[in-house]
Amino acid sequence: MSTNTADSYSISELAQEFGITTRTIRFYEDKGLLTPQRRGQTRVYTPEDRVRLKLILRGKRLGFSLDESREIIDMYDPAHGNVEQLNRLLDRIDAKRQQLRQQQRDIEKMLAQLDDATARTEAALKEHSN
Amino acid sequence: MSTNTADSYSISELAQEFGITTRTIRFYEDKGLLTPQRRGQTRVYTPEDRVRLKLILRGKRLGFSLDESREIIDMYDPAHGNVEQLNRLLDRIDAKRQQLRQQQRDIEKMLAQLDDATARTEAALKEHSN
DNA sequence: GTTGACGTTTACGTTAACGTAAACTTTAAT
DNA sequence: ATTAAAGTTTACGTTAACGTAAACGTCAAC
Repeated sequence: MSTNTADSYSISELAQEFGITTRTIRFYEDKGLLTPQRRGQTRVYTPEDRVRLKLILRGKRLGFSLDESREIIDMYDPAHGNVEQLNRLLDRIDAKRQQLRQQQRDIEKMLAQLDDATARTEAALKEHSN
Repeated sequence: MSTNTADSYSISELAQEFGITTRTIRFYEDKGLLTPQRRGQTRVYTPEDRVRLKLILRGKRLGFSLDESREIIDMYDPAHGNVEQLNRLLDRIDAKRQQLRQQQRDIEKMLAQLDDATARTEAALKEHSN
């Protein structure tokens, strides 16, 4: 467990903090989403690893696949060389933006729908008090 | 195909309109999300069926499972009898609202991240013009 | 020195959401 | 009549994202 110096985490610390299993974290590593260091055989996670994990889980809440989350995370680091690649990156970023905007609209509509459902249900409840 | 009187649709009409396969539509029926009528052996979809399909796909874009989408769709119809059930329904509706609000926050953060990514990428591009 | 908590690898199992294909029927058009 | 297009059922296949279990190592504590 080691004293949490706040610049390294064990796998179970992260698992507990985010409410997931260690299996899940190792799975993400298998898929290349995390690449922790090793102290001997044991995985050691940096704050950057933790941030990546956070981003993965955020993507998950939005219904993204691990591949999509990986793509988004990689977008933040334009270490990709030539001009053409950078332009394609800009396009992919824009595409994701469009997708998120669509999701925003979908959420708005669904929230309105829920308001409607609440109203109807409360109406049904008032019926019962008669 | 039949003349589209706008009050009934064939399975392939719906498939084409929403960019999915007929297999998918039949699968949703298998899962109890759609219950079209039959003209002989052939499925005939009403505008209400079409709306349900639309809601399913909206849920899908938000990362919902079919079970979740079914739940949300069913929320709109409080045909459920007693007071206790109605109160539980109100709770479930509220829970969904919370979830959608969380998604809104996630989207905001991710959009900010994308803006950041765009800025960085454009900066990297300007580097190339030197 | 053994127990228990935590870590590791390897591997098979499971569920959701369809894809794909076969084998057949019905309807529309040539 | 014979295609061609669209429909049907049945059933096996596939992928993603883990769950579950076995079998083992390590190390601090009693």
